[in-house]
Amino acid sequence: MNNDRLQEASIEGKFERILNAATEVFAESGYHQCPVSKVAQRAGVADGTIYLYFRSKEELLIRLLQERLGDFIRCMRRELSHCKTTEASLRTIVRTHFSYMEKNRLLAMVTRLELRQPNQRVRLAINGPLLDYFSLIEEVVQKGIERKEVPKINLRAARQLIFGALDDATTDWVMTSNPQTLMSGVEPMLTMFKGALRLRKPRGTKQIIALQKREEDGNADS
Amino acid sequence: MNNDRLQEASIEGKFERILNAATEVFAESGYHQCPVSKVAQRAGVADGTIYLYFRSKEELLIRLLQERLGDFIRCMRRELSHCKTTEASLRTIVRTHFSYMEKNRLLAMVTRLELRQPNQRVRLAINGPLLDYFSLIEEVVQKGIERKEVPKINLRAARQLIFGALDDATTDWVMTSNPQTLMSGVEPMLTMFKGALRLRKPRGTKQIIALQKREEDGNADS
Amino acid sequence: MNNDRLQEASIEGKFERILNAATEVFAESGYHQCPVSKVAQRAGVADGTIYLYFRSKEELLIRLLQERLGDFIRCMRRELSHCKTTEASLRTIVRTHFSYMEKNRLLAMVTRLELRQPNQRVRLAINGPLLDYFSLIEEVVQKGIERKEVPKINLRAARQLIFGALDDATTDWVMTSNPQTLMSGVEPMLTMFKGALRLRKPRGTKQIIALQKREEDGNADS
Amino acid sequence: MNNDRLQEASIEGKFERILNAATEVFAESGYHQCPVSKVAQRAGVADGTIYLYFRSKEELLIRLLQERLGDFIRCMRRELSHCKTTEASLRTIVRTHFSYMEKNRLLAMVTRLELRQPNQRVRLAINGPLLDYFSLIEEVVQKGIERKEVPKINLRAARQLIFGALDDATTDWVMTSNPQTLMSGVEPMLTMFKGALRLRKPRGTKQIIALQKREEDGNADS
DNA sequence: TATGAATGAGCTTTCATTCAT
DNA sequence: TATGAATGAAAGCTCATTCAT
Repeated sequence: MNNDRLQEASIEGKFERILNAATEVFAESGYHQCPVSKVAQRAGVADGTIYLYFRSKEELLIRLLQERLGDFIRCMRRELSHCKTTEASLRTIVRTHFSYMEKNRLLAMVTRLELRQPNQRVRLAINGPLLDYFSLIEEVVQKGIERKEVPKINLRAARQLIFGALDDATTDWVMTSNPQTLMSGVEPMLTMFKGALRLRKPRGTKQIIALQKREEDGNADS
Repeated sequence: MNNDRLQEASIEGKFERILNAATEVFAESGYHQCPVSKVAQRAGVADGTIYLYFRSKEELLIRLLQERLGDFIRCMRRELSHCKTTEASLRTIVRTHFSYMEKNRLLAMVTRLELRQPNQRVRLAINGPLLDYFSLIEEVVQKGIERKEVPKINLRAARQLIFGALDDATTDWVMTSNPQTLMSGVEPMLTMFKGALRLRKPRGTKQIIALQKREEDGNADS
Repeated sequence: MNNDRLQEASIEGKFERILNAATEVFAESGYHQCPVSKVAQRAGVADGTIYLYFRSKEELLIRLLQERLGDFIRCMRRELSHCKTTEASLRTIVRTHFSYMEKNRLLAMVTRLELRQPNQRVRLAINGPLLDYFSLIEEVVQKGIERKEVPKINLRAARQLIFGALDDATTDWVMTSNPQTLMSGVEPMLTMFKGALRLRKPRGTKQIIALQKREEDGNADS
Repeated sequence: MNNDRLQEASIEGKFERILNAATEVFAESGYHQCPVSKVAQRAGVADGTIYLYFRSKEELLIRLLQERLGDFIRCMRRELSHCKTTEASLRTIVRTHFSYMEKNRLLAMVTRLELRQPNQRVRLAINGPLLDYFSLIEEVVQKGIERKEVPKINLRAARQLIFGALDDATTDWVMTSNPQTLMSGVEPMLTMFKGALRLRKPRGTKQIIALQKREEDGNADS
């Protein structure tokens, strides 16, 4: 009867409470090391209660990842919808990825661990949101190619580079418990992405060429 | 009682045999899903025998990762020692990473899963080889900067980009069971790396052009 | 929330509804395999409601058996009260046993399973009706002996034979899901019972022959 | 560590020890009421050891019934093979059934409880031995008919009568904890069986014809 | 009365590890 | 060294029962 926690958390529904508790304890010690009873304790509910909301421990993990990743992808898509240029889109991807993970450190930890689940069912269940994210990235590159801002390149390789880099940067940040500096990596990462994609400014006026020049100068030494 | 395996494998020491068996079965279903008895069976030894060579299941995982990653890093270092230019080094990193993983698909699968171990002890133990690899990458970039082939950029971000991209490409390849095409991704990836690092040819015109040419020939069939 | 069932059944009291539901689900999968919640669902009531009518799951089983067996024995006693001769009584026992079980297949299934409860309390509780039935059978035999229709034999053994045979025939019928043929076994069984008891016609010639004829007519369509 | 029991029992193999322990505790409180740990304790082994010999608790029950019933049926068949007449066969059935159950009171208790398992898998698994027993009984009756010792009667009904009566007598004996008197019921039961089957002596001497005549008079008008 | 979410004791089963041989 | 039967702690999960509404 953890009364403190009961009090503090009972405004949320049990479902959310269990999901949050699971995020915490899975982040701490990993899905496999963590008995259901620990999740229950953290959530301030009885062991059996978890099974009123989730069919099994595995389903708890799946729902956790689906809910959280789904939210992340929705957020990412919303932000991207405002972007007019490929550069803006890339910046949004990097910025949103980093800021979201920074705000949801526990989620970052869980995904880092559990996205690589060997378990078939878990992997299939996460594939949806993950492939959505991959599509989002590839679309940005594809549009860049259509707009002639980016030369024709291998979409999949580009996506691997972008996602891999963001993921590894997040992993680094999570592991080194460097608790405020993910966002500071936005510009360096963005600059490298632009270089990797050989991004050029969309055709148009001289203005833009000038602007482009300035930008390159500005980024060159960051 | 697997006599075939016993015969076929008994030239190697028990130690190696167990390590190989563990690589196989951990790759198939993951460290946690895999009972020690399955490793023993695959290795053609008794369950108890494993504990003559490894203190615990965890130590088996640690040694496995240390040995295999160590070998990989040694191999990478050896290859890199021949490279004169940053481009050659980058090409060597991509090519060696991909070819090594392609030749050691099981290792690729195990690392993919277990490099993200939440377990403190395991993580500490594999940090060594992993940081070695990171250093190797960062050195290449650092030298590029010193040689003015690469503008001054954030070393850590560059390393995250390179390692993250290679790792994610490998993950993709492992997951999609696309069994022969990792190496085909070398050039697209390399091109993007060069763009990301804004790699420019080393100063000195003819000499260097000649040198560069030679290197490219040398790497083409390695 | 099974509205159909709620409507259809709400004329009966909750008590009867729960008892009927329990008969159904216990018959399907047995008392132990069957959670209380399944009874509740079938009865169209909440889990908790069951505990307003029955102290425990065990008491539910006890009451179920007591009520149903009680009704069966009352029915049997009523039918027997009309019988003048031992043969008529035996025929009534076989016919009533089979026809009652045929009409209450679910009850037959439950008793088949749960009459053998190892649980002390349950057994004591159902002993009442069961012993009543045994007495009924033994009385018929005893009267036969008194009337000289039956030689002096061991009452208990006779009862075991009669009850055991009827019970096993019913079990057979229940198990083989042969849904209409229990009644067809009346005459063969009766013939054997008469042989086993060495039943002979009561003394008194004409009178009795007439009486006997009437009885047979009376039973023929019952 | 129950050393007494360990000592006393360790001559037998673990398999037999577990089977015996299971027979005891299942007899006491029934399969469902009885945790595996109780079987283990009684057998003087660890809980986990049971799973080295049996895949599951259910398989333990199945094997138990199969082994024990199988032995009983083999014993019955052996005894029957010496019988020349139907009467001898019937007497052997009754005597063997009673004496075997009397010597294996625990088995009698377990079968009484668990032969009526609602569980599909268990039932299917027991069906083999049980149907064997039924066949044995029906064969005896069939041969009696062929030898003209028994009039043409319904085989199945005869078998239900014989098995049902023996089973119920055994149940009675088990329940009333009347620990020495099962065998005393052999003759009364046999007499009834002979009557039920209208058994007549095999053709032969006058004596027998006379005897047979008397018997027929008794039964003739039933 | 009636509800059904919540409880938590208790179950079956797994498996890393030990140790007598 | 090598074995593998035995261990027993610990896990996931079920479900009879309670109680605030």
